[in-house]
Amino acid sequence: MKAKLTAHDVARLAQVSQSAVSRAFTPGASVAPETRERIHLAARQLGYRPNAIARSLITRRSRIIGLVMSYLDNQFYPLVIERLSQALQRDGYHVLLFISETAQADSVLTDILQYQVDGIVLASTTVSSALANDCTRAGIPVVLFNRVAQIGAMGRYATSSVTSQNRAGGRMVGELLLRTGHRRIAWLAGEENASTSLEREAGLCEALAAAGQEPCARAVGHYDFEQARRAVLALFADPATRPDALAVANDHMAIAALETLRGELGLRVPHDVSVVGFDNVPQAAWPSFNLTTVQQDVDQMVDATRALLFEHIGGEVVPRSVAVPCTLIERGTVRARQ
Amino acid sequence: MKAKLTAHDVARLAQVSQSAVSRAFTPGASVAPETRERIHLAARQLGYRPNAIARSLITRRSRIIGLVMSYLDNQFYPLVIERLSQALQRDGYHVLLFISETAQADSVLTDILQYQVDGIVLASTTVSSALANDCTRAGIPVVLFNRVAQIGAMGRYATSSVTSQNRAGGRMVGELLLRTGHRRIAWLAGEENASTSLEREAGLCEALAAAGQEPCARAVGHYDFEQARRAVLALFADPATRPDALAVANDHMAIAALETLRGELGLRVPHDVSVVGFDNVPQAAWPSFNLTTVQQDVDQMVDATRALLFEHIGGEVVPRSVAVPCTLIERGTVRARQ
DNA sequence: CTGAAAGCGCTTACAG
DNA sequence: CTGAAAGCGCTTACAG
Repeated sequence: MKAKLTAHDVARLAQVSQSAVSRAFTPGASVAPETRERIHLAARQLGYRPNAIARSLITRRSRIIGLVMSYLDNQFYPLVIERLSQALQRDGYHVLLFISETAQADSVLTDILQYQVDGIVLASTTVSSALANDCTRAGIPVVLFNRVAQIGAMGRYATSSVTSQNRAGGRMVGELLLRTGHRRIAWLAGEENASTSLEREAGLCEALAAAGQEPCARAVGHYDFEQARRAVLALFADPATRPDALAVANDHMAIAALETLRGELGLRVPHDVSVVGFDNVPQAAWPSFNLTTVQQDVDQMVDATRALLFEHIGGEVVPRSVAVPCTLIERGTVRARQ
Repeated sequence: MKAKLTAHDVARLAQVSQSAVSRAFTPGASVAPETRERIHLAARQLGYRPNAIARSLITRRSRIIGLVMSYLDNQFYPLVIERLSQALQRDGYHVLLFISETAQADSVLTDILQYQVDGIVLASTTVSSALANDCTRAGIPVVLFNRVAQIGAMGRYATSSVTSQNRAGGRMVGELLLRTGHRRIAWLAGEENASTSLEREAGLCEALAAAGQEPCARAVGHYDFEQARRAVLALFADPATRPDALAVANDHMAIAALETLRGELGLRVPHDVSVVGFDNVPQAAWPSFNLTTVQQDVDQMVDATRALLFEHIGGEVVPRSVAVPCTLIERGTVRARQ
């Protein structure tokens, strides 16, 4: 392994000062065009590239964004990683990825802060709001993705967030199910205290209430395939009280529900039960599922996230929450009015 | 945003030198236990955390690993991201994620090198081998994940890699299909020049050759759902020459094949055609697919990757390739001998 | 437009 | 065990 090249080496070859080399690699710095050319030539000859670490130290900007996620089973999150990291790359930023189980939230925080990231995106339903508060307190911009800040009793640090209009989405689901004549609508929740799940449920209930109804049953699937399966089994255990529609907090669990309903309970979807998901992950469109769902607009959510991030990096301190519209995607898992 | 805290601030409060503060945060450095205690106390009071950027600059170790991926549609890759980043976190490393379309491979390289990553994992079938060579030449350790170095004519830089025993896996598929009495076996390839796809195909052909057979047809799906669909349509266009088994380069395309065969061609799997995939992604186990496939052992692959990475970071320069055993997972998409 | 110089926040020989 | 000092590789006023 050869010794590391520095700006000095280039300066020597190009017969300029080290400062000039630095300027030649700083967009907008004042260098004579021909000097810059000569320096770039020398750099290319040597294979020199500025050291981003040293630059970060002095500019106090790392151009790194920390992205915290918990689990990637749900295909919605790989999608987010993909779009967000590509967008951020175009902006000249990079993403440092942290996959954290709930437990290690604190060590994750310490890590992130040590790396002097310019901002953090928290796209993990399970990471505590305390984590977000700590970062805000440490002066580093945080934006919550696909969840909303808990307005806790003690630490009243609000945090910026971007979500879909989950309540409106939930309402769409309720209205669709009502419109198609369903009378016994059950709700399969994600996590009991996840804002996303809660909001969607609230929207559903709102729509039902407007028609003088309410969900006939409710279970919790913890955003997990296997736990969703068991929740469905419980919900449909008694044929006498069987729901005629199941609204699910996300597609990942909706697909688990579909599999369980058809494969284990021998029910036909949508003939015997209708199922609606939320997210519109790629698999929802696969013919085997053909899942009616509410689409979250990932690109718009990513754009909003970047905007918020840059706003805060630029010095804005008051948090802002943006909720992106979502769209009902009608496919084949809801029966038509009979 | 408050001014950044430094070791000096802590030193002042704890009444020691800045060097002592540094030592208190360096495992194994020589500090009196009570001094260390006092310093940690002061640090906690102030909310001080060492600046990893400054540390990296002087130690010339960033403890960052660059992870380069291309697309995450295939659920195998989110799995890899998850396992690899968690393992690396436990090792005290962090991952800087680069999602690159084929085209931008060069800009990715420049970016990565500027960030002084300690190593790079290239888990992207589409990134050119030239990229890997450039890194190796720049003196930064690279390990290829799920692919193997092209031994090019010009730049003869070999690169370390970890893969499954793809050829053996391909052979398992061939033997299974032969054993169950299939006579017209078609191959659906991934990318024409992807080592992974090529090796699996070679294994399949080897098994068939041992029985005096060869694949009856072949098509390319480019690891893409839609292109796999079209390839299947072409492969099964003529009922007279219809294959009785389809071996597919990965599960992602195998599921596309299943959907197309059943949904569009009205064929029953495995009654009319058998299908075998490769990877054992989570969806392969879903009841709707119940896909017979070859499992790649992600955990073992991740462990091998770490081992190789640390070996090279530690100074080892001769590249090494490790191939992890894979396992046939028999489920429901291959008909039993009739 | 260009160079000399200070400094970003650490680690690490070197003395004591 | 501890402190003073040099230095990691840059950026950026400040003069000229």
